[in-house]
Amino acid sequence: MHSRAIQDYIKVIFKLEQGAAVSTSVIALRMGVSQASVTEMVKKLAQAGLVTHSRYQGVTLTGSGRSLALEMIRHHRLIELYLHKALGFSWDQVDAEAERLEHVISEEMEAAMAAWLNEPTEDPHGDPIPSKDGVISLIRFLPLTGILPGQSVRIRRVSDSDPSLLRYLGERGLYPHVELDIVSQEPFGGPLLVRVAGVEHALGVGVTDRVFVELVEATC
Amino acid sequence: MHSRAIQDYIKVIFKLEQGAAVSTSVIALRMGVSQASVTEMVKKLAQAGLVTHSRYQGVTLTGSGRSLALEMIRHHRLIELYLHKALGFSWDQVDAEAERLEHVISEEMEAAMAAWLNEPTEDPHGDPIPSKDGVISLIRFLPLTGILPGQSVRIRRVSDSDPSLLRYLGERGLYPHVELDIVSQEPFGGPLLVRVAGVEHALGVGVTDRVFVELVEATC
DNA sequence: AATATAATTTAGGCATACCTAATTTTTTTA
DNA sequence: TAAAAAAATTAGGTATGCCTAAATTATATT
Repeated sequence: MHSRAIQDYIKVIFKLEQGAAVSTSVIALRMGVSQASVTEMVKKLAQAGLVTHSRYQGVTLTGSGRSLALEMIRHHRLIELYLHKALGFSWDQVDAEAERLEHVISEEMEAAMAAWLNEPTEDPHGDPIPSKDGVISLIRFLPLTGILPGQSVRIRRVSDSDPSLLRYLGERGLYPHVELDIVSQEPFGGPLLVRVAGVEHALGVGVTDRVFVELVEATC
Repeated sequence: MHSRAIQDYIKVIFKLEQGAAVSTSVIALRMGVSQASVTEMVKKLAQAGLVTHSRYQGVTLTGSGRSLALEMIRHHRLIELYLHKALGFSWDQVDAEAERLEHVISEEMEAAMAAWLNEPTEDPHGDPIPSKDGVISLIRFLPLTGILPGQSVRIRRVSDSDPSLLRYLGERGLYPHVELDIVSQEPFGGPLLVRVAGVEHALGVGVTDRVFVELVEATC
């Protein structure tokens, strides 16, 4: 079994990898550790066959590295959804709890939660839950920033990195699968006016950059 | 926050402490580590104010050591019961899972599980669950070994240390709160014959030593 | 193309939690 | 009570995962 530190590194590398190799400095930034620590750990990851690495050239996950990452992400997102649905956690609380639990749950617990949740494919923030055999939806949704007035959209995903943003959105009913009408866009970096269930909200760019949507066909 | 190792040592010391101080060799045996490791760790525990220790004289928990032990035991037993009731784990599976989860759950998760379970006081094996403020039932039940034929008893607690024993008991419906009639005791270390729901079972001493009961008033 | 800057790696340390082997202290027994 | 046995501790080591400071390699600038 890989250590908790290894699991965390692999998860971070997976999330940073977009086709290209990931630099050690970016990993250091995301992990909150020194670059020297990353260099050292990357050697261990390469030794364990989880990444490929040549000096000064960045890191790429191998097949087994990718599998491990997807397993951890499946754990994390299943736990988030389970805590929300079964134990009444609010969606801004689930990430921190899942971060610790994901490293210790057994296959049996994973299976029991997945069964209780009816084999779900999406966590409370709209992020896809990989299947047991490592298949994950890679659909990219549009940032709410940039959607034009007059259009109708459906929220599909929300950044889960800031609990206070999640509380802000929750108080306004802005959850995945909720539909919005874009009313107007104030100029000079001003807010986006949206209407949800007849109520208007003025959303700053710090919000609209972190909310991802799909377009809805106009209902004539 | 105390390390996982510290939490494990404190829990073991709590369970070994019966009025008297606990020797480092007994701790070593139960933890599965060398005596030297225990001596070293005991110094750390004393430094942290969790135990008192004078060289060659064994270890005693302090007030805060006892509190920590009870908190971990509460976590462990709540998790066991939750896994059993909410996720359908069998009672021989819950201990191993709880052993890892007990170190990482938050106060919120503890509270949510306790609320879902309606503030329970007993885990699936009949062990008492300490309250949030550290109150624990210390009732001692009688080993089934030694109960005389003709008597009726109620199972109240079963040793949770051996999953195969738990499966054996489960297959025969021998759970806490189930009532038994003691039919006979075969001599020369022979089995104890008991009747449960009209069915007779012959239980060896390896079973009866690990099942604890209370006497039931004969229903005339 | 040479140099300045930035990224990466190496070197040397630290804390935790474990180990074995040797020593010290306590307890038991002859 | 003195020697033998058992228990506990100390001494010195290991692996993991982190650190800072120094050196190396790659990239950008003039």
